[in-house]
Amino acid sequence: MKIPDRTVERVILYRRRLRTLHAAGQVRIYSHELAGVEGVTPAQVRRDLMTIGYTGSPAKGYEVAGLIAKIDETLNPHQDEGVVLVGVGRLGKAFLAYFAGQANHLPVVAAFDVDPEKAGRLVHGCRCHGLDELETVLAERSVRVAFLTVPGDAAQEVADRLVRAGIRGLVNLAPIRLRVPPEVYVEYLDITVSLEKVAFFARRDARAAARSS
Amino acid sequence: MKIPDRTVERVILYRRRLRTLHAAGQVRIYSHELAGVEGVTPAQVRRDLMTIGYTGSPAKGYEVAGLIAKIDETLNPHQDEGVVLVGVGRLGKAFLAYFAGQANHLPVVAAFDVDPEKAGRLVHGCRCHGLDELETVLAERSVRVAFLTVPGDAAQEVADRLVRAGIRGLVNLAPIRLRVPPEVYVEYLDITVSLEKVAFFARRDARAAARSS
DNA sequence: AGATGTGAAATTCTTCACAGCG
DNA sequence: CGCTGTGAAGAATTTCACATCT
Repeated sequence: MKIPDRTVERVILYRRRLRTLHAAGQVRIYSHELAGVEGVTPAQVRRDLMTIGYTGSPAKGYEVAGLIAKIDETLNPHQDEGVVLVGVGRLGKAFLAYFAGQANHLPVVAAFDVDPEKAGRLVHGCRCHGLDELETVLAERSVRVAFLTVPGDAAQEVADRLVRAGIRGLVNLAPIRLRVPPEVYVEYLDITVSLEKVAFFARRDARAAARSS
Repeated sequence: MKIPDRTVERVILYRRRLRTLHAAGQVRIYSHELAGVEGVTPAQVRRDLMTIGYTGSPAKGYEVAGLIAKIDETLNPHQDEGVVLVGVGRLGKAFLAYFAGQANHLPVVAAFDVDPEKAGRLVHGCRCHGLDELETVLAERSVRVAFLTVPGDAAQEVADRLVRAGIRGLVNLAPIRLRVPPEVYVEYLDITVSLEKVAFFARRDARAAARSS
């Protein structure tokens, strides 16, 4: 059962929306409603839900709670999975603050920074370690995903260490492409690339189509 | 002459790499070299360069300087284009600091925040205004692109104002999909979505394939 | 009537493979 | 040769359109 990249992205968006609707008491939803708020087509929603194997009914649409549960079990079969963040600079701190503000099911369980000054401190509720403790801490907790917010010239080196320490997925904020083994998945959030891309499309055609990331 | 989204992303990456190489004195480059460092195939590189209309020579490859110039004229025909940032919270400040550190050809010419306390201040070299001045400042300078780093519950409202004030492209960091007219291009940098996506792909197949954003 | 589920078409994007040139 | 440029094939993704159900 293989789920394409794009579908995973959209399904995550659906879930976020569904949680809000569920909290607001909505019980059922039609594909065109979900499509409307998320900026995709109803056919796309139906195809996506078909891909993850969820079935609604023509009369009633999809059950909000059931769909959330289905997405959860499809996307997050593991419980209590944690992530780490490496690079407690301005950007890293901003993200720690952001994550601290929401009860995520992917909590940041530890942060690391080269600056030994930061070791031992709590940054927005997250324990900060020196980079030298990286392997030790990762060996204790089984963490598969890391958030990389170090400067560009340190990113490759840190990524290598993370991969050696067993990390299998990276969210890379540094403005470089990482060389990693094929079994490691990397998601690039490249701010300047995004900015330049938007600057390009802001003139000319300008389609409403919009990708998540 | 229409350039697909994905191609634009990659071409921006090529340019960044080419600038480094150019600064290091490299004069020519083959598709497979460029492909290697950016994690794409040589055929992809050639196709992309064909798309933007740049031609190399089988014997010598591509001229680094000439290719940079071609990309510049393709992607940034306008000179002195500036962007604004809205939302000078932790995340906004982090980005302002990041942008201040590099001589970009897309300088952040102004920042805005609801907090009137911040108005008038310089944040990492960028003038900060109250949100109420948004229309005035945008009317003075012709800015087409905005960086949106406000909390999710304010994002739609701010986006509406930005669009009304003439903004045609948005980089949205808030965790919601924006409703904008079709002529406005939005790029979403959704951190939690990225994280959850990586967490999903970190197990199972785990292809090396990696997208920029 | 108005939804879903889904083959099949359409579209978009990537890779192949090879002619041709220096 | 080894590389570029590119038609054509191949893959992946999205959309259409309609049978079907209530």
